[in-house]
Amino acid sequence: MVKVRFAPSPTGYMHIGGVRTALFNYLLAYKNKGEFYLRIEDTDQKRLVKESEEIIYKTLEWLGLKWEGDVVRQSERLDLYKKYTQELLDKKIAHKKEGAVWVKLPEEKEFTWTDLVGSKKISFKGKDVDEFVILKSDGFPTYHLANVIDDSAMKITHVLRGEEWISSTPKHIYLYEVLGLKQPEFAHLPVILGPDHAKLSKRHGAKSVFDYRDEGFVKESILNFIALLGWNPGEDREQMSMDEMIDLFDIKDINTANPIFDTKKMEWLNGVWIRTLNEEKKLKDRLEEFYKNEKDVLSKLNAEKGCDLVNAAASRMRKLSDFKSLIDFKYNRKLTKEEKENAKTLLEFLNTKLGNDWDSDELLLVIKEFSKNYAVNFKNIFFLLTGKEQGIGILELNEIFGKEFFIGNLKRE
RNA sequence: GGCGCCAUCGUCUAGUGGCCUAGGACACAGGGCUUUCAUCCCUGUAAUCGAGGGUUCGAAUCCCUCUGGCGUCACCA
Repeated sequence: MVKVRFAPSPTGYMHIGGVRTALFNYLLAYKNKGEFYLRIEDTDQKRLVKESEEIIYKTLEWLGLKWEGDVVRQSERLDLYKKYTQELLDKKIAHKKEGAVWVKLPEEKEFTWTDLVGSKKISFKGKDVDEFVILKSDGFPTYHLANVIDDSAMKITHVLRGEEWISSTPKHIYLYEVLGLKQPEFAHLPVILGPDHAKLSKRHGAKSVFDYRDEGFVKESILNFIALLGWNPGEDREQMSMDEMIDLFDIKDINTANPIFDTKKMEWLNGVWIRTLNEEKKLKDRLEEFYKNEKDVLSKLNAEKGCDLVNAAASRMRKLSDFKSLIDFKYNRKLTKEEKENAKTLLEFLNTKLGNDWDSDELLLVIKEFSKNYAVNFKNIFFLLTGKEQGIGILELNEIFGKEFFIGNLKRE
């Protein structure tokens, strides 16, 4: 059975790179009907950020990446690491130096594994790998030791992690060997680069997943886009739901080159997902969640015609945050003298041509007639009627707000 | 610098010796639909497949060299 884990260290927020690693682990697990675990690697007391463990949970939950069983926290397993350290000390594999415990790889030995990403052999000579610490002087293990012991204890079968770990892998292989532990398969994902072609990292201002959420990205498009970054399902496929990704996923299809994270395509994909969500009748809920602290938006959303408003806005949104301006009908500029004249004429025209109730089909015909007779183009008419330069269609607004909405706009100062 | 990974349109990518005078998507440009804006549809611009050598009847695809990019070289992960 395939068992994988996502093992972040709680040093701050979750960025795109971290989520990508989590997602691919998740996909590998679910594709193979295996299990996906979460382990918190909190062995560095200095870099530890209190809230970040909570952020990790919240992020994974928001994205729908469910993990199996209890979270493993390394800081609670110090005895285990000390036991293995003692074993290595006894075997003279490790030695003490300056208060820490170190390990040096045999110089002439080769450490080789077949990496699942790109199905290629990677090999390091012992002499090219620096001596490293396994137990720090504060009694905490380093990543190398804790990672190997825990992956073994948790019976992890596949280690999917960032490519930045490639040069540490010989250390891990050596530890598995001397400890007599079963070595998992390794798969190293190419690191994601920023638009500046440097590794996407917190230091370089990589945004947190929650930043994207707060900008109005839906989880479906974030997941979908990240998956496309370095993985191709083998057909000309862009939009994929989680279930479809699980179905199509194959670790062999992961790319070996470093992708550049460019949000332009993600914005497009977000728009595609917003429309899909609307078809599935889920968009309104997402908007309510997104605008939970904005009373004005919420009340319009929950008004009688709220659903129609969402429908009318859906095709005009790329982000959930676009909704607000779409339904905001405050005038952004005053009418000119000429426009005022036109508005007055248009109002009279509409009143004489249309009955008490404005039927949308008739309304369109009347507007066309007005446009022709008075040589006012539709763009201007739209502005006179809605107070905006662009946005939700006149006919849609008529269905939602009725004639009073237009009359009010035509009478404005 | 040592070691390692990588290299197809601006970006994400398809492509595993002939189907490739290189396909799709985003972006961009033009057009259609709609007399707003979008959505939707169509068309176009865009890679001499990093460079140079081989191998082969034939190479984006295999080999070598170079160049470039990235990663890593912490008692961080």
